Amino acid sequence: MDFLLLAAIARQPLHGYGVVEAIRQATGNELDLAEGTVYPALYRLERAGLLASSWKTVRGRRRRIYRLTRRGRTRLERERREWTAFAGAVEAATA
Amino acid sequence: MDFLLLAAIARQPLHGYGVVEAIRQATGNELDLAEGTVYPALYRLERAGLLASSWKTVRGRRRRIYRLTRRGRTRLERERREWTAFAGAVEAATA
DNA sequence: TGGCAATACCTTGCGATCCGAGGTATTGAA
DNA sequence: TTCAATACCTCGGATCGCAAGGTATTGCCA
Repeated sequence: MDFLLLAAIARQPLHGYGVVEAIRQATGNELDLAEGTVYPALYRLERAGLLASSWKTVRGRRRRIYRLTRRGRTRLERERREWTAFAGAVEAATA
Repeated sequence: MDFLLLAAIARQPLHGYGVVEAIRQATGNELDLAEGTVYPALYRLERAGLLASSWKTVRGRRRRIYRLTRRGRTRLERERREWTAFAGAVEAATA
């Protein structure tokens, strides 16, 4: 989950709702995260210093835009390595 | 998790402790499941009709040997499809 | 022979987490 | 004017993986 959120925001700064849409589109509806999942996860990542946020108003709607911090970028690389290792292990164990 | 357990037991009937070892070996220590994870999961899968078990004593130690039921085999195929779709989606969303 | 590692089973409780369901507010189209 | 879409948020339930604890046996080694 953290991996997905960090990766989406790494491409470009995004707000919560935008993250949900970006991931849904990138995966052709395969991954459709609930808002009740994403918002708390974003707070968690910000509290952990991996994301930073700022408010912005676009067409009368307020958005909280998230961007990666330096630590967030480092963590993203780690998440990617861990995902690769994990996915490889699952393949090996289930082949 | 279910996917890993079903896949391990599909290769050959196994007991709980053996499942832990099989997966650890297959993944070069990458996946090292806790017993507190595996045993309850096996009960769950048996209760769901995906596994069947029988007792056996080997060198003075009793083992509960699990094997896949027909439904378990069907479920395994489904789990494999779902894993493939999921892994592909993660790749797409994080590339 | 005494003790410890390995084998093998099991249960309990904590923490994390994902989601569904509900709530608020705005814009824009039908 | 009403409804879908956009956009935020919170709460509670259910699940789940694990650490930690427990029991019992075998077999090795000091």
